[in-house]
Amino acid sequence: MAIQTNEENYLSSVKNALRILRCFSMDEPEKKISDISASLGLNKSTVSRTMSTLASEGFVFKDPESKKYRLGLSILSLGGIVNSQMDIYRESQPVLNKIVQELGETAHISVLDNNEVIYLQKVECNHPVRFLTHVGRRNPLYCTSSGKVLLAHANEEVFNTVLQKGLEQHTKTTIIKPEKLKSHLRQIKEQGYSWSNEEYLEGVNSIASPIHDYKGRVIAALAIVGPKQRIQQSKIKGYSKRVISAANEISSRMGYWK
Amino acid sequence: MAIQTNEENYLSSVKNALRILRCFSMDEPEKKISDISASLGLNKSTVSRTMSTLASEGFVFKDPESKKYRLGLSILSLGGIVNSQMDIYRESQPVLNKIVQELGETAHISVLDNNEVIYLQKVECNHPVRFLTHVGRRNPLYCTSSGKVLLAHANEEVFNTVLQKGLEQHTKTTIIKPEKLKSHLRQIKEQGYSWSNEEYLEGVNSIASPIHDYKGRVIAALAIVGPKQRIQQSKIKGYSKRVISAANEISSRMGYWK
DNA sequence: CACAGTAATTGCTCTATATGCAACAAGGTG
DNA sequence: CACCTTGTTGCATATAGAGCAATTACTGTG
Repeated sequence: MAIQTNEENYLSSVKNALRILRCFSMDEPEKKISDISASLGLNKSTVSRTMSTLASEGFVFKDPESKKYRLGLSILSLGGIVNSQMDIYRESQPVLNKIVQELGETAHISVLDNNEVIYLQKVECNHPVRFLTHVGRRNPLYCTSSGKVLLAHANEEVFNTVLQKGLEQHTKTTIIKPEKLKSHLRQIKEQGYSWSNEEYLEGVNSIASPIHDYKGRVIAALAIVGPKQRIQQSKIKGYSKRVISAANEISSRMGYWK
Repeated sequence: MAIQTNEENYLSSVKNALRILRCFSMDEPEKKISDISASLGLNKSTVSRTMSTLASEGFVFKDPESKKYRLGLSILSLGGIVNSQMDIYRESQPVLNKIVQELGETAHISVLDNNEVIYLQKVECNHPVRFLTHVGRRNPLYCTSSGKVLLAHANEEVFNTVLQKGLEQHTKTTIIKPEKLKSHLRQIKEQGYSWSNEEYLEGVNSIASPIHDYKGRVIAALAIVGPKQRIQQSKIKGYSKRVISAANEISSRMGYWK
């Protein structure tokens, strides 16, 4: 039984379980039964029973210290499968390693999913400033370098959806005028790379370039991220060349003939 | 209703969903409804409806090409959260990068879970021979270098469980005699590293060393893996020193004072 | 181009089962 | 030691999930 019933013909208890899993986040990685119950509007006992089922399959576990639940290692296992299934993943690792070594900045690969960028893979540099992104993280399309590259090459529909959801002014430099964004994207498409000038997070710059598959479609983006002190305006030109060539290398490994 | 009913008071439809997710593997990353139905002994319609629920939350998706289901990006997102929650993950990345660069071999971090080794993190080398392990993969404890290190430092109970489940002869060199394994583990504990001499996979050698937390407990292992041609007996000594020092570095980052 | 043949989806029925409530147990805290 | 918060469990009920079978959607082949 349920009050939050059939929006579709989905299995409600399964849907509950999945919503429970998804309510864990980077900011709230551990939760109590009652937290979840409150935040999802589910009965405590429902959550309790769902959690024990999830725990029985290793999808969550109770941290013995904090006595709260955390996501379990079964998810990690599945995540590994997801990754290894993506061709880009396989092909990009050595290229990422190389560029990180050369430029000394963190690099990652991302794709477009559900009108957001999602980071598939990341190779960190050894600098202390890190952890701005993580594998699986989702960011907006219109104010990150990866996002803008992907958006620039996506179809009109995606662009419209993004506008519809609204452009939020994350920082002073975030582009929130649709016309301006449109022409900016056109430029990105022409020049073959994009850079984010603290458009999403203060003090964080990034440069991205598209990765093509064998059919020439843009399927992913390679980006480097770092503090604005290191990725300065004056260095954009040089860095972008390197980012483009790395992205091209992956593209050609993916069977793309320019 | 269900024939595969209440072994406990778990939610059966949720359990089904999780079993469905877990039936995807590295070897079988995409599946049809009927495959799953057959392999799990669930009714086709049950699987169908469960799958659409899973799809609605992004846990699976239908590959437009093959028309089969694959694990979805929601799982990747959750996987990222799992990782970032583990202190080891954070601390080990730069150390792994360094050792991979130096030795030119793939390195990874693993922990003990449910009487198996599970690989948390991996930095690949640029050699063509790769993909023997992947993040989230589970391997036996008694015949991998990481596994043996973890087993050597685990409590008696784990050891007994492993024996109970049986030691399988994966290769010619797999140690399957309990007494021999026991003394071998004791030696590993003394010398501070272990090496697997093709004990799990033909042609694959590895060297591992334990990582300690701030309380001195062994919580993980660092290992390098590679083909036997490169990780030869004669090099074990030198390599193991490097593996030990890298593992120690992570340990000290974790707050361990030797 | 139609016709097997396989696979997935959906309507329907019925009973098992997931849910909410409330009582209970288990810690934690003042 | 009593009080509060939090998680688990028994129970009754309504409901949602399972199975079956028919339908629809695809694939490939003669």
